[in-house]
Amino acid sequence: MSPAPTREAPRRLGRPPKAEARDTRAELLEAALDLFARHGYAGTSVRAIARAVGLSESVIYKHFANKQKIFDEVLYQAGTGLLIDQLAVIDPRLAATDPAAFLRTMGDQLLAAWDEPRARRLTSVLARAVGDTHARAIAAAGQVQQEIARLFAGWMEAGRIPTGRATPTQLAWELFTASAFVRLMYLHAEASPETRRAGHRLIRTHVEFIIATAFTDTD
Amino acid sequence: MSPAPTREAPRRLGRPPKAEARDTRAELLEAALDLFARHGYAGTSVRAIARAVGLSESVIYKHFANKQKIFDEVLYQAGTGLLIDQLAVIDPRLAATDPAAFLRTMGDQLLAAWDEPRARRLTSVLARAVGDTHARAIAAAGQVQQEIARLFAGWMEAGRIPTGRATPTQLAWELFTASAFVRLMYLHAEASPETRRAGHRLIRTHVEFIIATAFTDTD
DNA sequence: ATTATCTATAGATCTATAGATAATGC
DNA sequence: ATTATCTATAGATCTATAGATAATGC
Repeated sequence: MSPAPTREAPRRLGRPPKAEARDTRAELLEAALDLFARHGYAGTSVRAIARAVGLSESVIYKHFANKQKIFDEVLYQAGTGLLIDQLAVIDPRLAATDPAAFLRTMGDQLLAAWDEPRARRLTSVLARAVGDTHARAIAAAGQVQQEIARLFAGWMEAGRIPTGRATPTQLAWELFTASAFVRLMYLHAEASPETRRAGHRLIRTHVEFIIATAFTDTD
Repeated sequence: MSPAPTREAPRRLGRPPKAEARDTRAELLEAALDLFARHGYAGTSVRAIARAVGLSESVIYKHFANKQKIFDEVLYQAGTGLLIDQLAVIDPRLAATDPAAFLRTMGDQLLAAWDEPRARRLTSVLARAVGDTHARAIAAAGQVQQEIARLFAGWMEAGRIPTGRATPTQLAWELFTASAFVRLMYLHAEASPETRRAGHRLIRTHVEFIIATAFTDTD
């Protein structure tokens, strides 16, 4: 439940002995992620972050130049990676033998990844930062869509999908965009279990819709 | 550009004469909308709102019980209305005679409404409030989708759309969700003209995709 | 008398720094 | 000597209230 293992409150003076050493920097970042997700940048004080890991405020400035630098690092984690890796994990042979199954698996993998508590906190941070960050978020999304578009293009070349219906780019965009919206609205840090279940249902149904749309005339 | 007609800075003591009277409450709300959109709730101070309309801070508390009440009112404006009204404006005869044209017109109307500077500020406020507000936003979206689903259902009954492809509910969801995502990412308060143009293009293409998907086998 | 503004201010909180303290690693 | 923590504090800023001032509307 708690973002970082909350330490005991006041500690004695001086550098702590080795036996008590922890990765303070990482703990601060985890606590910051949790608080930024819940209260946004301005709503999270340096004080609150320090308190969450049971340290005094001043220690923050040993690890980060200032508050903004903490946020930058949290946001960096939220903005990139995560998704492309997810694509690489799925058995590529499936893409050749059974495109529909591949898409379903991809949807399930995304759901699983996005539904992790940590991923949901990142989602909240991203959502709150829309505006400041849209450029970065859109760029990251574009990469993912290109990957998916390549898949559709491959299936079209192999004659597994009719070419007339929609371009590979369009299909990839349709698949991705609705999923991303569900992520923002249903899979954020504070989403209730029912909300999250609703999100899962929506993404699964959406993937089926795209499959039906793209593959009609073929199967 | 400026959210409210910025008044001259320090004014003389006492109640202003009638000739100088303005709708201070409304001006405060407009300034608050602008600032909340750009900096979020915690990032916007009562002081900043008052300064934006050229009044002293204490006057705020004559018009609102506290800061939260200002935000509540701004959010209330952002959360409801706007969309359903938009649907009612389009010539209903078009829905019967030319469903595809109706959908295109609806898309254009939404774009026009969402692209207004004030609507874009509301979008930013909504986006930042995701989490706090998702329940309200999702409920409002559900209403709109029901309206659209009714349209698709009508067209199916009239034999203008094949029934096998997707349920009216699903089609409405697909049409709406991707549009809403574009709104959040491309049509917010700080979006550049190029970003907004990209958003327009995406929504138009998306509407065509839905039309092609839903109407295939008919035309 | 009521209303809409102002000035002044209390009290809380926030970011960041200075300087002390004690363990580590050379 | 360096590192990781602490206490104490400066200075800014924030929300909200108290009380003065002057116009309005009865």
